[in-house]
Amino acid sequence: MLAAVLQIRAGTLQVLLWQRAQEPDSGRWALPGGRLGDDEDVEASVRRQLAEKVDVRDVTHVEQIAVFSAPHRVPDVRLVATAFLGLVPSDADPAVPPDTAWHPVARLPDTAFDHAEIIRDARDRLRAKLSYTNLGFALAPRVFTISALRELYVAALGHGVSATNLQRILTRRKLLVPTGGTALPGPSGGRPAAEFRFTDRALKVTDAFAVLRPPPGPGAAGCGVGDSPGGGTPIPVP
Amino acid sequence: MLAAVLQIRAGTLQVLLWQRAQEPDSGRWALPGGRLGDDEDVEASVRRQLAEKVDVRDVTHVEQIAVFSAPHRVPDVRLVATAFLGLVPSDADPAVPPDTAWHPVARLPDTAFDHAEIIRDARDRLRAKLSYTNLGFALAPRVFTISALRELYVAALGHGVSATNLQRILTRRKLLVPTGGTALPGPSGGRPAAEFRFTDRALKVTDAFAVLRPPPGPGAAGCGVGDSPGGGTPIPVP
DNA sequence: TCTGTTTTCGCCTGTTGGTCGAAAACAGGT
DNA sequence: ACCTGTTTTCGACCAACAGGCGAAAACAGA
Repeated sequence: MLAAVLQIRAGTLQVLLWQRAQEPDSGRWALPGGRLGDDEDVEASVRRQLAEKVDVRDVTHVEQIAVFSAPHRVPDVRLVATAFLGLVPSDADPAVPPDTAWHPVARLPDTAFDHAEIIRDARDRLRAKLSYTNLGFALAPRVFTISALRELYVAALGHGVSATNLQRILTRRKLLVPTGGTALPGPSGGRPAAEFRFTDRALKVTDAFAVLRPPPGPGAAGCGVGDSPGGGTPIPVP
Repeated sequence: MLAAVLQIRAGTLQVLLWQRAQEPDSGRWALPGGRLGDDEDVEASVRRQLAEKVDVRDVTHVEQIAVFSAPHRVPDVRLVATAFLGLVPSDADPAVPPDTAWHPVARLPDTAFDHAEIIRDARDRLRAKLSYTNLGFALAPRVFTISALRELYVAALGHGVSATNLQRILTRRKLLVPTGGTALPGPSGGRPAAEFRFTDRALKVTDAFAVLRPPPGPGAAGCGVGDSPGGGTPIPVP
């Protein structure tokens, strides 16, 4: 059970790490985690482990990344880890224990074991899902301006993003709605920005990202194991 | 370690199941699997387990689905399973042990434990990845006609697919190339179909499925942890 | 009132997915 | 040989969407 908790801090994608005090890999930075309890599943376990490091209420999204199980990924003992991605919105600043700190994903310190690889996978998962889900909600405050959201996307994706395009895509997908309010202009003036929020604060996959989709049938979909998800012709009868 | 091995058989998506002879859940059908060995990672372990059920050379793709860890998913013992998706091309017909058989995913028999849920997740993963990867290569024979490939997609996706559209999408993405040869016409005549094959027989994600993609910079990409994957402006300097 | 700044909106463009129908290429029967 | 039925292939058309650009809107400060 390991968690790569990511947050945009100071315009940079950062990960919460913990400095080991004991061998092996003493002094190196590791992901927070722990062992699976008897009466919990892996996700509950991760949330419990994280509660010791950060305020759980700040963690807006948790999802499995993969199992890491190379025979000697940790010296001396056989340890299989289920890795998770956790996200914290940019306006939260949870108190962390003295041995833990945030580090930019782009410039990691000496990391323990295979944790650098796990962090890379978590970052890649985040980047991919920003494209075809509403996962931005987990990085952003409840309400925000398009410029602020754009900076979050830039930090997470690692490349420039057009504010115009970002707004259009998210609103066309009905993921974004204006609150009606406006933010105060900056110290150098400028038109006050409109405030927005995400419509849902739970993961939702954009339906139209799938290619070869079924024709848009007029609703009426059962939900058995073999059914097609989005209506459409169940199968052309021969 | 559990594997949902899927194959299109007789125009239907089927899964390889194994009938339990012992309690618990005796008589019910279960996914093949086993325990992780000391000198292998989970993927190697799954391939080893599968070797007892089917010829490994027939398995064209294996990938992790998720960890299933509900406390009492298996009665009496605490068992955490890493679930896998395995794919077998439609032209293979591996010999299977007497207690195992293929079953249509749409009409499962009585399944053991939480295996029905795992099969559903595996099926959904396959369906999703058919959209934005070349994963079709794992379901299809080495060479095939568009009509044959269309039938595979129909069976896997559970809804109709246009042959024209399928061909255009796959060729535009450079996933499909004509072999030059043609197949024999059917008994009722008809124009002989051109034969095709997949360019790669390893998983490749379509690069352009990502939205908010970076501007197409003229190549030159480093590969550090913080780098952007596809070239493009690393970040607009403030 | 004028200038500089930031946001917002509309317009244009190229690409892609989806559909349809005509043309091509075969087998079999007359 | 010719016609019919069948299957495949290809081109044309349409709609939706991502991406980019510049003008207009709305503010602060001089």
